[in-house]
Amino acid sequence: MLSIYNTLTGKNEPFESLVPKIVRMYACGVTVYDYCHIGHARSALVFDVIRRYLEFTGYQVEFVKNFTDVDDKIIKRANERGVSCDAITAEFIEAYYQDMGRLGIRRATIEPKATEHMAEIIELVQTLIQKGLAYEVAGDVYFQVEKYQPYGSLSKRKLEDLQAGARVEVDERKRHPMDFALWKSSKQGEPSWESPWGPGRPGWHIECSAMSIKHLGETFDIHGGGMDLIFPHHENEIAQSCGATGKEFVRYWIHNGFVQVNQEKMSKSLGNFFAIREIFEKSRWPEAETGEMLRYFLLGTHYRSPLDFSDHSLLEAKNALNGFYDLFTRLKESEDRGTGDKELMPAIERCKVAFREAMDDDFNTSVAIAELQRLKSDVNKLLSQGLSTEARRIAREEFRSLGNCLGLFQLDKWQFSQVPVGQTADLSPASPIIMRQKVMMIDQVEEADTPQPMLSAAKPKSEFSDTQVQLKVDERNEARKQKDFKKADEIRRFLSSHGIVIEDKPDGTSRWKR
RNA sequence: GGCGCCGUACCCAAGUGGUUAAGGGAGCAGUCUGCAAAACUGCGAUGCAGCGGUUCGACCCCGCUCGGCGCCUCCA
Repeated sequence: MLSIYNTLTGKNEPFESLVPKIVRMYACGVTVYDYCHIGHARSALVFDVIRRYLEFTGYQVEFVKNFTDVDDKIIKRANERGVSCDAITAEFIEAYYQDMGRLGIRRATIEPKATEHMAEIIELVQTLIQKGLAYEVAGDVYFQVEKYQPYGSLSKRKLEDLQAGARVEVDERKRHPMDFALWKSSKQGEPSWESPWGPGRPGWHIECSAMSIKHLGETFDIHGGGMDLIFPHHENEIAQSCGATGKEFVRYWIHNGFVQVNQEKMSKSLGNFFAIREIFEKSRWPEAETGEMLRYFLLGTHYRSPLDFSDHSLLEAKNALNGFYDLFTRLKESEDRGTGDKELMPAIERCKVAFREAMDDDFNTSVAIAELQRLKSDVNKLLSQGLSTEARRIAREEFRSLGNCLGLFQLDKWQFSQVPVGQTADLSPASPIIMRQKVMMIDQVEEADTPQPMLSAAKPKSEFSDTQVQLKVDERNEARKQKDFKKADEIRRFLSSHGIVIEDKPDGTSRWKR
């Protein structure tokens, strides 16, 4: 039985969907005005995994993830560049798909945009005004927090406490300092839509209420996002939605922890973030492998805990994955004793049960991965006893199937280097995966940071083609056959210096990897 | 000022009021190997920031202290 930690109640609760066999979930997406960083990746990944696991356990999942495509930051960016807001949002939605695609994050069932839901938004605002929960001031509409009694229940805050800590100057036109905008009248040159209050655009929070209600209904199962959205975003969503419908809005609120750098939250304002694309571009490994390394790293920690991003953690993820893919490689090789066969299924069963138990416990991916490690170890032992072709196929399939919940183990071949065909090898120095401590987004001014190579321990990238390597390997095995071990070792050393590792098999042939 | 989180071995990281405190990475030793690599085996916290308290018993509950962080403003 799946249980989920609910931010609203602060407790683990058994999960029961509103409609049997169907889960309706909504995740707050991104404001599309810049490239995504790993923090965005974590959030997207957490909900991707939740969705995958729910499907794995037999639910049909209706998953909505929005794009915020009308916003101050978008307008600002468009003005800076002298282009339309549409051009900005189109560019960064495209970039979003590219970045998230490289991480193996599946698209949601529905990915609505705020600009395409103006009618629903306006209608919702009207309802709130009619119900006396919102008021208009000169073309702006505000939600009146004092009129919504449970306000603060998600973030566990009292209105008085919020006021006391308010760091922002108060708009005198508001009836209460914490009242927030549902509709903003537009200034010159800003995108605007006709409304009963004149031309304007929606406030940030209202779009999610409008879109989630439209696509998932007035009450749905799961809603989530990063922890920083708890207040004010989700608090306000609850006020708007429950205020308008009079019904329960969301049954389980899920919030993921932050990605940090050097123990600090990674954020735009601190300038200490890593853009997803920069990591891919600077990675010495191929895209698919890099994506899997990132996933493994991000899922190695429970989703509600903070986790520190560094080259070192990425390298650890890679080393851990090596173990799995080394096994998968051996599972593909022929060798047909079936001595260990009868013990395989019990081992797999044990793993399946433990894996589900872990995931059922508030999506404990960390433990789930540990269980896969245990199975890896079990299968390794059985393999040395001998597994039949069929048994090896079953074992590989099991890793693929359980791994699919986490988006891991789907690659056929795990390799560490791209192979530019026809290039000659030279001993170019290792290029670090991440060149700079800080990655500048396009709106950041370059700072004179000392470049800090972060992956110095990695091996140099190989520049041989597969065929070139195979020729060398064949040559070495010929030498071994002749007992010319001096030559054989020379070849091994040569390839090793180019990041290629040879593993001799008992039958006199060798496998190699980069 | 208000609300809240975290501190587990060299590193990452689970976890439970009471069997030997998961798992991974790195390291060391051994088996295997022509040599390696991989795999396998063994080694590694008598202790879970510190100090008190509750309890028959706490790393897990409570309090205090130290250290780190987050939200209260756009933020995944």
